[in-house]
Amino acid sequence: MRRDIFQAIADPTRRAIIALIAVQAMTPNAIAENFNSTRQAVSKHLRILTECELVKQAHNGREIYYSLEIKKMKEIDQWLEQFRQIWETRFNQLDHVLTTIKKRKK
Amino acid sequence: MRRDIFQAIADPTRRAIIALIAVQAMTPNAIAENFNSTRQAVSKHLRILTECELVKQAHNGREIYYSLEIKKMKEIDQWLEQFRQIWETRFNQLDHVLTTIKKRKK
DNA sequence: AATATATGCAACCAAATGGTTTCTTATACT
DNA sequence: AGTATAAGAAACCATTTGGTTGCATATATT
Repeated sequence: MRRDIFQAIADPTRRAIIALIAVQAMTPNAIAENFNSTRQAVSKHLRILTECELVKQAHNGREIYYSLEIKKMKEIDQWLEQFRQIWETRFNQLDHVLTTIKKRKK
Repeated sequence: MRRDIFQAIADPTRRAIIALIAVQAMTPNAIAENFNSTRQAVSKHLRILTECELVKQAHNGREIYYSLEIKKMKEIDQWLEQFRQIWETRFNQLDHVLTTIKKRKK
């Protein structure tokens, strides 16, 4: 049961849910209306998203509004940071590194 | 067999592989030395990464150097773009939206 | 009080995942 | 030519995943 953000966003339905509630908090029923699967399936996705804290709940009577925990989304952004350095500064230099290795071996 | 970037980066070992070859192109054997699992396991990860074009190969004799396809990594960055707008401009407004809904229902 | 609605939880199931072991192929070394 | 090494492919296996159906619980509505 590895429950981290990366595993959470791996599923396309979950990414769609995230995109939905990013705009505005929604109840499980309202979210489920946007998909072909059952409410329970969506509920399970919400549970996974909640477990990794990508989503927060707000109870209102018998309804539960789910909304995105934007802070957590930033963690993906932070992970990308290390590669951003590469694609901004080095660009095609990876090929150079490769060429260097090849020459050294010959 | 959904083979997209998000599913590819879901696995921690694959993220580690990505981080490794981002710095410099490496052969499967060299990569496998950094992990506890067998070379074949790493090889399977490389296949998945190759299938979703996150990684490219460079053959050199019997060796195959794997390196990161930085362009593909940008796709994750692009997906984050929609949320970046939210966390930069709106910030705590999601809670406001929620409150609004609550009030409207009461 | 009785019924309807919103939600979560548990049991179950087929398919996918991550790993292993074994085998084959191709290139390098002696 | 014969052996060693690099790597991929296939078969197999336990576990996880995403989904379903059915049931329980709590809050609204009448």
